Amino acid sequence: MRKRINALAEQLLDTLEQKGYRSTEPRRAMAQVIANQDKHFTAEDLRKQLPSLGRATIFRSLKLLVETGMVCRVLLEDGDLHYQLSHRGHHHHLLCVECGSSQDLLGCDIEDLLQQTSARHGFELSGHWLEVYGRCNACRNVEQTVELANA
Amino acid sequence: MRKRINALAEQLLDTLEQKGYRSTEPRRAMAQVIANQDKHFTAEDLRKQLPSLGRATIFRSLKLLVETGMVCRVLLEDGDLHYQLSHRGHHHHLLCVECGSSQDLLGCDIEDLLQQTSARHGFELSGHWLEVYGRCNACRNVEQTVELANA
DNA sequence: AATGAAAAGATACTAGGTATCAATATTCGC
DNA sequence: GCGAATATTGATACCTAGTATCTTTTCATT
Repeated sequence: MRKRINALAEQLLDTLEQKGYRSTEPRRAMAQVIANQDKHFTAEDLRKQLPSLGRATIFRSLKLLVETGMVCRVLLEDGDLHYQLSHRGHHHHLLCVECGSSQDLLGCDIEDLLQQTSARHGFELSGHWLEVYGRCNACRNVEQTVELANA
Repeated sequence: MRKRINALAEQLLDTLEQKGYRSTEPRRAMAQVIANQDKHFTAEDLRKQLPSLGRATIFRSLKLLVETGMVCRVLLEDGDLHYQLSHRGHHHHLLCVECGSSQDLLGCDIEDLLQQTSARHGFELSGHWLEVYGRCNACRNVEQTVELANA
């Protein structure tokens, strides 16, 4: 019996099927768990939430999801690579170092800027990797509230 | 007997000493090898060139050099982390995907741009990681020469 | 239901890095 | 220059993240 899963999970599976990959029971379970993550995660995080799945299966399906663009890798400040749900297409993240949440960076003309700067160095740009670290609005507000409470 | 090493290696060791770390024979050997690398490298690369040093020693000294800012980590396009000589201070690299060379990215106002964009998202920026990939001048010229030769 | 391909799971393996600890170098005070 | 105190080393075991291999299971098709 096919478990009921949410719309986002359904979307992950649909995309896999569009690329010719089967929507199996383990993949449905994984899609559901990934759809429920509210921040970046590791393969190990998924494994704890899916103890019945084999380790290799998790890595394999994760890889598929990255290849099909549904999940992306994010670089943490310390150099660790984690995964997170992707909102498709090339984009950058604002990673909150406090709560681990991430927002997509919109309205950033970095590509143009890099293009120009690279050209000045005689460099033919083909790609780039950018992560931005800081504190999100919510975490800043929490701190402010605490400060007020202590005042 | 203290081996003679070049000026750049000497500088690495001096910096370590300024931070209170000893300039030992293994570290002198490592500094010399690192000073001779012309592109990014891995701990394993160093180990091949320094077979007499213990593995842990290489990792430990590499870590020290990163902490003191003499060596930095660079993120390759595939997510691998390598090391390279650092030219001190925060800066970004133009990494040539063909020959592995890297240039420092100068005259790039990305900090300001990120600051502004983050602020629009209610995000308090504290840091970022940027790597730029492409082909350096030399590699582009080689290709052009080959094309002309074949024409 | 039979079959062939895809996927799963177990397992062993690899790479990159850290922890532990006894043995060795190095520095410092004399 | 000598010895004690301390930093560093190397060996080893360990850890995490990921891949390779191979047999069994599941899936979709007929």
